[in-house]
Parts: sequence; structure tokens; C-alpha cells
Amino acid sequence: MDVVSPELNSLLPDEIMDTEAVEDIPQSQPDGSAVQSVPSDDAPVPMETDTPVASEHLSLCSNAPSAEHTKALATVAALGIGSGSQLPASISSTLPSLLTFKPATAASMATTKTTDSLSGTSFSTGGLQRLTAPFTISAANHQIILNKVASSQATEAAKSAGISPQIIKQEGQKLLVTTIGKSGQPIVLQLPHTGGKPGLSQTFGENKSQAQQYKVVTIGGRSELKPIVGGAGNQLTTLQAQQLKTVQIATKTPVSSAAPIKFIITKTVNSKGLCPQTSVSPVIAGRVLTQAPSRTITLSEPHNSNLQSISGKKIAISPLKTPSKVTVVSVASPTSNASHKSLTLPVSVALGQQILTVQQSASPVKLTTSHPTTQNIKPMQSVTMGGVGGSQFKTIIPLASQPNVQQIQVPGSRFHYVRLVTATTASSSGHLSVPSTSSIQTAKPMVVSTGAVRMSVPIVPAQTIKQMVPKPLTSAPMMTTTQTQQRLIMPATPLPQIQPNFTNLPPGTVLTPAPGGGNVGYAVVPAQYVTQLQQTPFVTLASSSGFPASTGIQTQARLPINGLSPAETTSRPRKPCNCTKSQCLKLYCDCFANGEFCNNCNCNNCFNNLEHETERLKAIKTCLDRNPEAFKPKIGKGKEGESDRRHSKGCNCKRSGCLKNYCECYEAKAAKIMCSSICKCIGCKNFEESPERKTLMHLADAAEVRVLQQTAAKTKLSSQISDLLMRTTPVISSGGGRLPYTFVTKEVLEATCECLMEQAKKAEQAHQPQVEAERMILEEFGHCLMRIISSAGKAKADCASINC
DNA sequence: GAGTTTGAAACT
DNA sequence: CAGTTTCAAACTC
Repeated sequence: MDVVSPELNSLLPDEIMDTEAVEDIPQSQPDGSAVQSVPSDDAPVPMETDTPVASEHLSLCSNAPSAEHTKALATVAALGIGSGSQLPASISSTLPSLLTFKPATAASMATTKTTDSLSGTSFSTGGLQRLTAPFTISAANHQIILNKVASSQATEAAKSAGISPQIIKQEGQKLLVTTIGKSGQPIVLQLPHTGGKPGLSQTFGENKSQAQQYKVVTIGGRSELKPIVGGAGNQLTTLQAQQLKTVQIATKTPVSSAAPIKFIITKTVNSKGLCPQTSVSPVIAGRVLTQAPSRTITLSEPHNSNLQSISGKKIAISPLKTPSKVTVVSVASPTSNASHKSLTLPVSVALGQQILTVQQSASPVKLTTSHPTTQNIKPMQSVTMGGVGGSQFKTIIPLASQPNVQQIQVPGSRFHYVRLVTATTASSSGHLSVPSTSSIQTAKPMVVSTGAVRMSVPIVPAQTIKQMVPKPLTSAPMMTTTQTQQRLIMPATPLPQIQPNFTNLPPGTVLTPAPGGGNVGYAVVPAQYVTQLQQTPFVTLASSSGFPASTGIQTQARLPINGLSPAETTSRPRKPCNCTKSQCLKLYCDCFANGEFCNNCNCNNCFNNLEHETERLKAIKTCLDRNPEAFKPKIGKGKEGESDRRHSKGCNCKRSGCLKNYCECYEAKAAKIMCSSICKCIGCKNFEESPERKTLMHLADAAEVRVLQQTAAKTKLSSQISDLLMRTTPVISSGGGRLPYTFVTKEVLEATCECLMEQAKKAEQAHQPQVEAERMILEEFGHCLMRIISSAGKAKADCASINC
């Protein structure tokens, strides 16, 4: 994985080509539906031709993950989708931080139009205009080169929409699209416009004058995908949730320096290539669509007049074992806004079957989403949003077989944001060619964020998730298009009861009518919960009676997904809580603190569920009132010269020496970061030069090494045993004779031991020295072996003669 | 598994 | 903001 410095990026043309990431990617197979297990040339698998096992080795060889396969796999994971010849338009999106729920977002739900050419892509920009931006897809190198948006067309489209045209600045956005996967699976990146006409929507957002710069990280396609959506041949693919992993690193969190400075030797760890002076992070955003080779990629690039400026920044990518090469290019932005000093840089990188999303996030980044209803666009998207400060390991959960959920990832947030999208009912291409004007009217956006708000923009498919259908509000929270029948969970108008919480809405993110919500019309639902709803067929959503299934929902929420559900397992195997007195509505409860419903927990009198959404909301509000940062990640980036990660508040340990899990800094979930100057701990030993810490780390490393070695040994042993069995069994069954070692039966062993013991006795009786005794025993052992081998050979010969 | 220790969260 | 209490996780036996 390479990191391209901002300096280099500044030299790159607008059409950035990432050749490195794709140089070793084979051409896509025409039939991408099947798993292309291409044996790697550089990794030949030895074949044993003398045994029938050979064929099996062949099979194994064919199944061995090649680099390309791995990349494709990872790509799929990253996209949460799959593509193939019959999977024309999978969608996954990593809409990082650009996806800011600005007021403009309210009008940014775009209908994306696709064509059937590799160039001339139709843009639906922020629902305000549809731009046709020329871009080319290089099938040879698996790259998509995006040209600047045709401003004239954009203007026209905007005018036709009755909206003031907004032209994307040339320098404001740079897009790099690279496929890791096969060339036949181009990627479409959608650059949402976070800007918008101020008067068109509510003004929740800020930083309107900021420009954004988009960088797109290579995302490949994969052929090993299961179709999910049958409409118009579009098929989503299931992703192996367990293999998804998103990592956010180098998050910068404002840290108070008011605490007394402790003279703790803390070694600065800044190996992530972050430029200290760089206070503005590039934002990578994009909706990635994988499509069939011959299909046109539709780029929906929401127009953003408020693009946040992003200065060049190196993207630090976790050095995970990555079989695939991924190049991350950061683009320096000439239009960077100096005032905007935060940086969010989420990158989804495909690593084998893992998705590594590297995010650098700092300050809140507005997010605008557009909602493409293109035929070729899969309704399921994984969205990564850069945003609120704080680093957090996040996982993009593939919503297996659920095409109508878009996942949004918000850097800095530990919560999953899920957008529910309508299952495309009218999936024919003709219907999907919705004029921009129409798209603006129909695909109405939702403004869900204010300031540092991180909020998903859930669109609920009417037919699929009845429970999620919001109660109609006066200001038309429900938007129905003739094509998709989208319904918005979030009302366009603020909900007095909960709207203030949006800015720090912790737990979950999908607002859904609360069954027991009383006057609170919406419930904050953990994204994984929604995912669970989606994934559980037994949740009958066909009912049109509103929310009869509240009990059912809760039942589902109680299902043992903790560590069992693929998505859940992938994202975060959380331990069940054991709360007894807090009702799981205080931050004592890890589930609550992490914005999750209790699920399969051992808690008593739990209110952290949908049935008690009113209380839950109230508790959330209380927590936020007490501490607006309550639900934000605690691990953020330290100040310059300090460690990349540190606890936002610092610990207060007194007796543990900060070397036990009591310490939030040291605690495992805090990745064992060191204490920093803001900690108030006493007797801290959790600093770089601490011998105790080193010892612990060494022990931990040693333990890890031992585990790895044991695992490897076991694997090897198992392999050898199975190999022996494979070798032996056929021989025996064939009657051709038994290999010598097969004659070492228990009886033979006992006899051998007796012989050795006898020899030892002889030596002892003869008063031979120990050395001589050992020699005699070994000699006898050699004789025993010879006899065994001889017997085996004789038996084999006899058997062979009999067979003859 | 029960009891103890610990430190964050909550409370005053 | 500081001191105290509550709480649940971490830890020990």
C-alpha cells in the first residue's frame, strides 16, 4: 500500500490515474459471476504425482487466493457489493466525510442516470442538477478517469431544475478511481455535493464556504458475488461480513490541555506519515459502483458549493497484511480553507477479504448524500463519512442480501449509520432515466445534521421495512418518487424532542418510529439493529399496519447477534453487558455507551431497547447534556509531538499504574495507547520508556508469538497427518501394501519398548556406564526399526505377490 | 462463580 | 470544580 504525498498529488493532473494499484490486475473475466480462482504463477503449488492426492492439490491450487483474487475479494468487501457480468451495477459507496448532512443535502438526493457507454457519464449532482461529466474508463488498467464536470451542462441541468447552477470548481474536487478488481468491473465514484442552494433547505450545517476535495481510493470489483437484487439484472452481492474490517486511524480529536501537565516521557509516534502542520485532512468520498464492463458508469456528483477545502495530506494506512497493492492519493487543494483545520480521510482499502478503512478524521465534516436511483446502481451502499473528530475502528457491514440498506460510516463515530433505500421497483433502464428535474422533485433529500451532527439519511423502502416508515409529519418527511417510493425516516422539520440530539446522536442513527415512543415519533435505532432487521427474514415487514411488530422488533433485537450475526461479528464482537441497576441507560453500560441496543446481554431491567425508546432517548439527551462528547470516541489524535492516538480525556488511575484494563488508556479497546499529558493518573507506568510497560508488551508479544507458533504448528501437523492419511489410505485400499510406518502399531511399539528395556537391563546388569547403556539401547532401537522395516517390506512383497 | 478491586460515571 | 457515591468491568481466588 502506497501513500502518495500531497506534494505529489499536487502535481497530478485532474485525471488521476492510479496505475500502481492495478498494474498486476488481470483483465476481468467476461463471466464474472464465478469465482475466478486463478493460480498465481509465482506461487506454484507442488504436486505429488505419485499419489492420488495430486488432484486434490490441484484443486487446492486453483482455490488458492491469487493476488487478483484477493484484491477482488477485498474490493467486494469494501464495496459491500459484488459485480459480475450478471451483476452489472453493484453499488457500494464509501462516502466519506464529504457526505455531510448539510442543508443542501436536503435537496441532494439525486437520481442518477446511467448510460451505456464508458464515457459521458451522467451526473446527478446533489439533486440540484445533473451533470454530465466526461470520464473514461480504461479497461486496460482498470481505471476510471474522471474529467471535470461539464459546467455548461451542469448549469443547464441546474437551470432546468429551477435551481441556481453550481459549478464544481476545478480545483475543488479531484477524483481518482481505480479498480483493484477486474477491468470489467469499473467503479463509479460519486462525489456528493455538500453544497446547495441555501434557501432550498434548512440550514443545519456549517462550513458552507468550505471547499471539499475528493479523493477516491481504489476499489476493485469482485466476481465472487451472490446476486441479491433481481431487478433489471442488477444484483447485489453478499459480502462476507466476518471479513470486513474497517480501521480508522490517526484521528484527531481536540483535546483539552487544561489538565495539569505531567512530565511523562511519551515518545511521539507519528509513523503514519501525517504531516504535523497539516491540519486539514483530505476527504475521500465517493460512491463506488461496480458495473458490468460494458455499462456506463453513472457518477452522481452532488454539487457542492460548500466544498470543504482539504489540503494535501498523506493517508496513513494501517500496515495490515495486505496482499494487494493499494495506492492512496491525496490531493492538495488550492482552495483549502484555512479555517477548516480538521481532516477526515476515510479510505476503504481492500485487503484480502478484509476491508481496511483508514480514516483520518478530525473536525466535523459536513456530509451530503445523494441518492441515486439508477438502474445500475445497487441500492445497497456502504458509505464512509468523514466527520467528527475522533478515531475509531469501524466496520463496514455488508448488508447481505439486503439491497435496501445503505451503510454510512462516520469517522469519529463508533456508530453505524444506515441509510435505508428503496428497493428499486422500477428497475428498467427506461424508467430510471429520470430527468434531473424529476429527480430533484422526487428524490428529496433529508437534512439531518447540524453542525457536528452525524446523522444518517434513512430512506425507507415502503415495502420492505414497514416499521421504519415514519409517521407523516407536517413538513413532508415522506418523499415518494414514482420510481422508488422513497420514504424518509427523518422529517425535514426538526423534531423538538430529539432534534437537539442530532448533533451528537450517539447510538445508532436511523430514526424510526418508536413503538413505545409516545410523543416521540422517532427512535434512534442502532444501525446494526436495522441491519439485523434487514437480515432477518422472519421480521415480516410486509405488514402495512404501521408498527405492529414492535414486539417482534424487540425480539429480533434480542436475537443473539452478539458475535453471531455476520455483520455484528464483523463489526465489533461486543461483550454482553451485565448491568443491573443502570437500566442500561447510562454510560456505565457499554452497549448504551456505544450506541447499541442491548442484545443478548445479561442485563437486568434493561431499557436499552426499542421498547423503551422514550426512556432511551431521554437518557441519551441527559448524557449529551452532561457531556456533549459522551458518545464520541475517546481515542483521538493527540497534539503535535504526541502520540497519534490518545485518550480524549485521559485516565485518572490511581492504583493500577495504568497498566491494567481498568485504565481506559491502556485498556484493550483503547488499543493500549499510552497515557498522555492530559491524564491525571498517579503512578503511571503506561508511558513509552516504562520498563513495566515494556515488559508487559514483550510478554504480550511473546504470548502472541506463541499463539501464532502453536497455531502454525497445529496447522502443519494437521496438514501432515491428513497428508499421510491421504497417502496411506489409497495404498492400503489398493492392496498394494502398507508403508513401513503403518506397521508401527501399538503392539509393535510395546515390543520395541520391551526390547529397549531389556537392553537397558542388560547394560545395568553388566554395570556398563551410562554412555554405553545408552549406546546399547540406541543400537537395539535401530535393530527394532530395521526389523519393522524389514517386516513391512516383506509383508508388502507378499501382498503384492498375492495380488498378482 | 463469588468476592474484591478499580476507575469511570454520576451525583452532590 | 472537587469530593463522594454508584456502577459495572476487571481482576483475584
